[in-house]
Formats: sequence, structure tokens, C-alpha cells
Amino acid sequence: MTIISKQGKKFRVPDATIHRLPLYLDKLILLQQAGVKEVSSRQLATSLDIKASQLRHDFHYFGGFSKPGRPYLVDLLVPALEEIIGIDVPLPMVIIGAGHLGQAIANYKNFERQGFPVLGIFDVDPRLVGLEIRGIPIRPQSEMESFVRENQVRLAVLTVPVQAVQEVANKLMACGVVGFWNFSPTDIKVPGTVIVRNERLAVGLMCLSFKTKRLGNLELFP
Amino acid sequence: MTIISKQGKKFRVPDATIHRLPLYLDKLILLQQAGVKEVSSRQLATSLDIKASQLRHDFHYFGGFSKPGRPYLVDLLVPALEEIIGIDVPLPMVIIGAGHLGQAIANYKNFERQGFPVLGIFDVDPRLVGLEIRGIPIRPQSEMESFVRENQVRLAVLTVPVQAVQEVANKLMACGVVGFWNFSPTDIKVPGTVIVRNERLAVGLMCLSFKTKRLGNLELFP
DNA sequence: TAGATTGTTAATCGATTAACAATC
DNA sequence: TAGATTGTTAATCGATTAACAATC
Repeated sequence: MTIISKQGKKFRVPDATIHRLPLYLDKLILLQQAGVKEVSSRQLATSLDIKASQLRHDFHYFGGFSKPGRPYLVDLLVPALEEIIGIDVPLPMVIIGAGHLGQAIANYKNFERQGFPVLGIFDVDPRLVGLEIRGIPIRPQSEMESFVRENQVRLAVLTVPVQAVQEVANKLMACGVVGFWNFSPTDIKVPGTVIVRNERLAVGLMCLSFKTKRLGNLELFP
Repeated sequence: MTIISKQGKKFRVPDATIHRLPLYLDKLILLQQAGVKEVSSRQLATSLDIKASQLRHDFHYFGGFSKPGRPYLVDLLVPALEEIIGIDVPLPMVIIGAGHLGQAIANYKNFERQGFPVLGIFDVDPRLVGLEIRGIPIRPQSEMESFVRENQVRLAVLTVPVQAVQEVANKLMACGVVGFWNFSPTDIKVPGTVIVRNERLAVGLMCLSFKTKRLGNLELFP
């Protein structure tokens, strides 16, 4: 659902395609680590349980990565996808809210490895301030704005209570933040120049409830 | 993407619809708490930033909840949606993996309130075993299977390392688990009689990267 | 060369939106 | 009654899949 221009040309990439790019990259990195040099769209698609034509269609948005007749070169495709996704250049982030979820995210080393270093963690609770998570100190919320400005942070993780989330987001936007990873179970209002990704965990849980409770009268293969 | 039969009739509910049901319920509970008694499809849809016809179309899968000419009654719709989603009856779960994320989920009181009590938490690390989270003790992984069997647990949260996840899932399925909330960044293989919900958090982060890095050359309103 | 495979367009499928009769 | 609103079907839109020429 996004319209972007690249090298002068304008085109639209569906959200569903954007969502699949990290999955492609993931599999390709596994192949690379296994020493595999070439992979066909069919092989890669099969391992992801999708159709090869969908994979090629997705790649086509970005110009294609091989020539007709030749499979993809893993060592060429990995950095190409990394650049497309944007993780070739680190995107530092701050975490607002040092509760259990905020701490869990701060503790997850893979995010840093994948290009998302946590520069700071902030909380209003004075009992949390001063604690360290993987060497990153929890700072008082009052220092958030100056910190974000000084470090030119563009991405913020929101793990604050529902009541606080809009106000926190407003402050952050005023300091230059243009992307939010929102874990609070509510939407935030932002202008069209800001990207929000909502992770409403409870929604996933309820989808599970809906489906598991119907397993008895589910028509599995129609 | 699910085919279910209800009262003899068979019909197919799109995943997109299932996903919206919790959002409807959420707004309706807010309305209920505010003392609102009636709400039209247009009001409810507008507050969720979707079209009223989509909301009515979604409701139509479940038979409709009002009569032509009359708006929806909040006090009638809330329990109806709760029953459809399945949270009218609690769905107890166990958490496998008491790392930071597992602990964060165990700590989140709202899941219990919404009908998903955590019966047990399990981990292989003897240093974690014996600790308590909200009164729920972390148990040794070796007790997982007997516990799941004895308590007839049907839903499991997987917050174990990638290498362990398939084996853990296999064991749990053998003990009667039919739903997985999988936070490990890998797919698990299950038969068609088991539901898996993958929460690959890194994917969300990469979508944010893709989009925020293109904000400069984004055609916002085409 | 023959078989395999990509890039790319066309066909199909499914989800969203519009329209409107029925009804309060 | 007139205006509002639902349930329900039809039209539209967008995403997935199939097909195939080009090419290695």
C-alpha cells in the first residue's frame, strides 16, 4: 500500500510484498550460511510455501535479480534485498517504556545484529531509571526529547501504557521521529509523513482463539 | 482462509475478517464503558478507519446482529462478538521458554483478563526454575508434558530458541496442544488439525525500515 | 542442442466497496 | 411519514497465479 519513486520511475509496492521481503532474506541467509551459491525461484518459493510466480512477481517490483535461464546467485541476492529493505544502513531506535515488554525488546540481541541498535531506553518510573539492559541505561522520561534530538533518532518503540502513548508519540514526532513500532493496543494519530507499525499482540491471540475453538467443525481440505 | 461449518451450514471466513473481529470488540467495549447503548455501522467503522460496508459485510458472515433500520445495540454486540471470537470460555495456555519475552507475556495481566490465563511457564535453565511470575512458578521443562496432559492445555506460547522450537512443538502436540502462538523466527511443521500463529517481530521492524527509509521519495497522496 | 529458468504480461481469484431493497 | 440504517447482492479493485517468450 505504498507509492514510491525510484530512479525517476514511480511504482506501487503492495504491503503483502513488503512483508515477504524479510522472509526471502531470511531463507537466503540460511542458504548462504550453508554454502549454497545458486537458488531458483521454485526452490526458494517451495521452502517458504508460496508459489514461484509470486516470488518472481515480488522481485519484479525491484527490477529482477538475474537473467532468464539463470537461477539467482545467493551472494548477490542477499545484499540486494538488504539494501531494498534498508538494513544495509543501521536504523538506531529508542525504546519508550521500560516495562517487561520494553526490557524484552531491549534484550533481544538479534535486532541490533539486523541493523536496529537500541540507543536508549526511557521510563517515568524512578525505580527503573538507572538500571542497565545490555549496557544500555534506563533514562528518565524527562531526558527523552533532548536525547532523541541530539542523537537524531528516527525510530521509536512504544511500550508505554495506552493513556500515555499519543502524548509520547507527539513529543517524539516534534523531535524528528518518523517511524513508530507501537506495542500499545491502540492506534496513534500521525500525519502521512510518519510510518506506524502496530503490533497488537492480543489480536493474534484472539485469532488463535477463534480458530482453535472451531477445530472440531473445521473443514480442513474443502 | 478458513472453512468452518455452523449449524449445519458451511461457509468460509477470510482471515482479514477474523483479524478485524477483535478490533470491533475493542471499540465496542470502550463504548460500553462510556455508557453508549447504540452504535451504527458508520460510527463504528469511522472510528476504526474502515468502510461501514466492510463492517456490515464482516458481520454478515455471522448472521447479522440487528434489523434493517436499527443500529447495533452495544450490550448485545459485545457478548455476541466475544462468543464468536471464543473468549466467552477461557482458553488456558502454557508458556514454553521463560526468557525475557516469555516473562513479559506472563506478566501481561490483560491476557488473563481477556480469557487467556497462564497455567504454567517452563524452561530448561535451572537458574530460572523456581522463580515466580505473578504467582506462576517457572517449572523445569522436564515437567512440561505431564503438566500439559494433566491440565488438558490446548494452547502453547513458544518463546524458545529457534533450534528447540520444532521439537518442543512436537512434544506438545503429542500431549494434546492444538494451537501455537509462535514467537520464534521460524515456521513450525504441524498437521492441518493444528493452528499456528507466527509473530515474527523482526518482520514488522523490517517493514518499518523499508518504509521509513523511503519517506523522502514517497508519493503520499497519489 | 534440449532442458531449465527468468522476466513479464494476462487470467484468475478473492477481498473491498458500492448500491439498494427492506424496514424501523 | 421521512430519514436513517441494516442485510445482502453486485461491481470494483487489487493481489495471486498461470502462461509463455526470451535466454542461458
